[in-house]
Amino acid sequence: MKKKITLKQIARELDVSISTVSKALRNSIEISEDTRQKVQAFAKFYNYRPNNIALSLKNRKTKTIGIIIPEIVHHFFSKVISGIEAVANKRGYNVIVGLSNESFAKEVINMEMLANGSIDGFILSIAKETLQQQDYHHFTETISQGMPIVMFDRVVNDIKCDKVIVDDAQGAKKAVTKLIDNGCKNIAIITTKDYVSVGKLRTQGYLDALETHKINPKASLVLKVDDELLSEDHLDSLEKEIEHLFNKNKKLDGIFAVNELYAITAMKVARKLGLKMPEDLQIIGFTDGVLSKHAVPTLTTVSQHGQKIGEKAAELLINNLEREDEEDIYETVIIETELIERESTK
Amino acid sequence: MKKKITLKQIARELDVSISTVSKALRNSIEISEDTRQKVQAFAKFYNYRPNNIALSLKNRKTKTIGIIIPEIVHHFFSKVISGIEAVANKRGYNVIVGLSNESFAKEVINMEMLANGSIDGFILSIAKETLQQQDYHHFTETISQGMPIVMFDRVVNDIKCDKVIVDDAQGAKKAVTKLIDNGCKNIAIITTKDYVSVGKLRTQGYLDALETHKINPKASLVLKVDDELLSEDHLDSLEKEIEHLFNKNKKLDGIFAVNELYAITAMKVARKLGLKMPEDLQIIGFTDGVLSKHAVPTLTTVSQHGQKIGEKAAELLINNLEREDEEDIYETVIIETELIERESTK
DNA sequence: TCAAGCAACGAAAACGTTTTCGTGTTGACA
DNA sequence: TGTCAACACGAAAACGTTTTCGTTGCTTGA
Repeated sequence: MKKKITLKQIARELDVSISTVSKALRNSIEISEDTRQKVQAFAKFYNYRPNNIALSLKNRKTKTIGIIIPEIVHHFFSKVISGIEAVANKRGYNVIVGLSNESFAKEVINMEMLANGSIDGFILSIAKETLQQQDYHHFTETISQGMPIVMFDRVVNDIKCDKVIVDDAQGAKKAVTKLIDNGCKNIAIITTKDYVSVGKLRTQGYLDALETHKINPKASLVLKVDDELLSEDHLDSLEKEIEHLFNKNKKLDGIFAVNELYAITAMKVARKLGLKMPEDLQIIGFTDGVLSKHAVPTLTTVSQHGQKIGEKAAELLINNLEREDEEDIYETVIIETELIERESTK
Repeated sequence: MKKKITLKQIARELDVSISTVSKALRNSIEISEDTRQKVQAFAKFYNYRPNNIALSLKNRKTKTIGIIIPEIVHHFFSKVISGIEAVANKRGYNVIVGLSNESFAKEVINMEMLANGSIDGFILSIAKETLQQQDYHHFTETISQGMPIVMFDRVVNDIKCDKVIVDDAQGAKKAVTKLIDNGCKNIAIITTKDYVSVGKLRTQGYLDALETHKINPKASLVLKVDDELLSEDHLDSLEKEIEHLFNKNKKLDGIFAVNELYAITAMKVARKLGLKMPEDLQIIGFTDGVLSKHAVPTLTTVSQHGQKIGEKAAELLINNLEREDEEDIYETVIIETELIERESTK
C-alpha cells in the first residue's frame, strides 16, 4: 500500500526544498529547466496530487457547494441536484448533500455541520417544519458570517440571498385556463395547506384563472389536503378525501392537482367511480415526474424544469463566490413553467 | 458581517495563548477553573466552532464519505443515498456525491477529485461504460492508496473491497416461480444485455426457475434490450421491441421484467393489444419504485430495499474506517429481496 | 533555607500547501 | 579587480487546529 505522496517527501527524495518542488510543479520561471523536469518526472511517476484539504485551508475556500433539501427520494429534488452537480462540476466544484427530512432541527444541524469551513456556500430548499415555525435565524446567521445562500422552490422573501423559483401562480393559471378552454365547467383544485408557499401560490393561480373567466370559485371545489398525506403511508386517507370531493361535486369535470401524487390518486379514484378520462374528467398535475409520463392515461402536467432550476442556482452561487467586488446584489430568477399536454386532457 | 472567529482571535482578545484557549475549550485539567470559564463564555458568546478543514488536515481524516453513482434521478439510487446519509449522519459523517452519468471518464475524474484528501472512503455503484470496458484501475489504485471502497448493486468480484449486493438471481427466481405457481405456461423475460451484471444474474434466476420446474427455456421468450433504451427518449423503440415479443409468442401469459420501466412499458403494450391483467397476462417487475406502486394495475415487484442497501454500505465503510487494526477482511453482504404482490399477478 | 513538586500556562511542532522575501552563486562589464 | 544583475534556490510564514514538552512561580516538607 503506497500512501499518497506529499511535497515534503518529493523534496527529501530529490534533495531540494519544498518550495522548489512546489514552484517546479507550477512551472515557475524561478526554477531551472533541469530541476523542473526532474521534479515533474518524479511527481508524475509517483502520481502526485496536491492535497485538497491543505489547499482549502490555505486558500480559505473549499470549492465545494453544500446542498440541503427536505428529501432526496423525490423526482423534482433529484433533478435539481443533477442540475447543480452538472454546472458545479464543470466549474470545478464538488457537491455535498444534507437532508433535512422536512425537520427544522435536522436542517439547523446540517447547516451547522457544513458551515464550519466545509463548504463555500449553500443551495437549499426549506423544510416544511421550518416554514411552519417561521424560524429563519440559521439562514440569517450563516449569511451574516459571509457564507452566501441560494434558495430554490421553497423560499422566504425577507432573507438576503439569491432565489430561484418557478412561476407557480402563473403555471397554475395556465393549467386551469387550459381546462376552462377545454370546456370544463366545474374545476376542482387539490392543493396543500397554505403554509407551503408553493401550494398557496398555485391555489392563487387557480383562483386567478377562474376570475379571469368570470367563474365563481366554490369552496367545495377546493380541497386542501393535510400535507402529511403526501407520505406514501397515508395514501388511503388521501383517497378518501378525494372521493369525498367527488361525492360533494357530482358535476366535477376538471381537476387541477398541485403535485403528481394528488393527480395520480385522483385518477385512481375517478377510475374507480367509472369516470372516463379525458371524456368525463380532465386532469392536470404539477411537476413532470416519472409518474406523469407513465400513468394511464398519461398525465398532462405543468413541468417545473428541475434540472434548469438546479443549473441556475449553481450558476448564481458560483458567480457570487467568484465575484471580486463584494457587492450584495441579490437576484430572484424565475424559471418558466411549461404545460406538457398528454392524454389526461382533450 | 461578523466572520467566523478563530482560536487565535479569542486568544488575542483574552490575552492568553492559543494553546490555553484550545485546552480550556476541551476542558483540560491543565487550565484553572477561572480561565476555563472565561474562555468558554467568550467562545459561546461569539459562537465559536472549530474549523473543520483545519481539523481534517490535522487529523488526516475528513469525516466525509464520497458517493459515486451512475445517476441520481432514479428511485433506487436516491433510496440508497438516503440510507447512506442516515447512518453517516448518525455517526458524524457527511456525504458528498458525484455522478458518473454512466460514463467511464466521469467516474475516473470524479474519483480523482475526491480522492485527494476530500473524503475518507468511497461508496459506489459502477458505471455501465466501466463495466463494458472492464477497466478497473481507478478502483485498485484508490484502494492501494489506503482509501477503502464499498461497492453496491453493480460490483465486480476481483476488487478487494466490501460489497453490498442483492440476491438478484434468487429474487428473479422467486418472481418467476411465482408466475409458474400462478399457472403461467409461457413466461418471457425482458432483460438487459449481459454485461450489466445484475441483468445477467436476473436472467440466470429466470432460467433457474424454469429448470426447477422442468420447463424448457425458449430463446424467443428472452428479450435482451439494448440498455440505451432505458433512457426515456427511446421509449418508442422499446415499445416496438416488446410488441415484437408479443407477436412472436401468441400464447404469452407471463412476463418478468428486470426493471420497473420495462415492466410498465410491457403493461402499456399489453393494454394496447387488448390483454387483461392479471387475467390474460401476469407481470412482475424488479425494483420497488414509485411507478410500481401507482401503475394500473399496480405492479407486483421484487423489492431491493435500496434504503437498507445504503445503510449497510455506510456501516461497512465506517466500521472499516474506524477499525483500529488494519486487517483487510472484506465482506460481501447480501440484502434479501422481497416479492411484493400487487394487482398485476393473480 | 533549599530542593522538590505542583498548578497554570506558553512555545512550538505538526498536518500539506503556496508565496514572499531573502541569499548565495554566477557572469558580465567597467 | 570590484560591482551589479540575473539566476536558482531556500527559509519561513500563513491557513486553524491539537498536543507535547517545556517553563514559570509558588507551596510544601525537612
